[in-house]
Amino acid sequence: MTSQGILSDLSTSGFRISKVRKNLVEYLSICQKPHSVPELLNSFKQNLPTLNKTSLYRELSFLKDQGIVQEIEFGEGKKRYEINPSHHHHIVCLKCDSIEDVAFDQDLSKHEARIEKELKFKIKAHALEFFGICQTCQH
Amino acid sequence: MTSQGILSDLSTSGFRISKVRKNLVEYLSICQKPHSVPELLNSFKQNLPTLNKTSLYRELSFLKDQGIVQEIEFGEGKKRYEINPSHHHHIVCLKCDSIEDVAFDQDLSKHEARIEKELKFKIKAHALEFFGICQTCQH
DNA sequence: GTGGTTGCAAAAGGTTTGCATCTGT
DNA sequence: ACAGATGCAAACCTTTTGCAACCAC
Repeated sequence: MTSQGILSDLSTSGFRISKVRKNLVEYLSICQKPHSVPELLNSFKQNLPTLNKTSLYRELSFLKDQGIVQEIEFGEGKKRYEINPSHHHHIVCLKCDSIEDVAFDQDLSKHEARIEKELKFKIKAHALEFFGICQTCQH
Repeated sequence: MTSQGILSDLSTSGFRISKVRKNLVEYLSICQKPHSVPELLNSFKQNLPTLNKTSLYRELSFLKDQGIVQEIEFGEGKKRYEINPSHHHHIVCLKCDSIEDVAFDQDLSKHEARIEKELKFKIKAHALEFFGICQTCQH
């Protein structure tokens, strides 16, 4: 879904399209990688100079409740936010903390079905992360 | 490897077997689930009443550097520590944050080989987490 | 106009650092 | 005896909360 689609859906549902909300949805839609709040604050320095971390946390929490963004962590001691995948397949460099998406075509849904049955869990999402050393950091 | 094995290996390598180190390795070996520092502090209240969080963080960092424990996060805003798996397969309840191990017999190593080749990454570990609602929280 | 949104200050957790004291070998 | 381990206080970083001012509808 495009950022315009997300925003008009929110509007239809009766939610306001505030400046922060609009900018955040558009930014996250373009940069598909997961971003931390400190990173986002820095990225918005030009467009929204007065933007406060509190507003960012609250807006991200709102978008998460709406199912628009998802939270993910990579062992850095802070959360990252990303638009709307129901699953995550990432690879993280243990040295420089850079993150890339991983193509992982294999379907995990049959495993989800088995696990739901075995553990009586209702599964909503999954995350698969690989950890290693990226090409740059190998030298 | 048993906690005794781990400790004698450390001793052979010239590292001291301090009271905190010994207790921590033994405790983590018995309780296989990943524990947070606040949890560990609480668990050691009886055995090590003067144990400080700083010592715990430093000891966990040491054990991590030695490849004896691994760090993992579940989106709670804090890290968890666990003895020595080269991979993690967990399921997390989104409501009560309870964590269970997941049997996932499928071998991911062939995928690791492919990803190493495609992305020029040297992969060291991986984590697969499922998120959902546990049996208790469904009621 | 009104209720949701924002910014600011402060607080709350988890984690790290500096430093003096203690302890395992 | 000495290097490493420990405890304490303070600092640091991310995240949350309270409250007054603001803005989208």
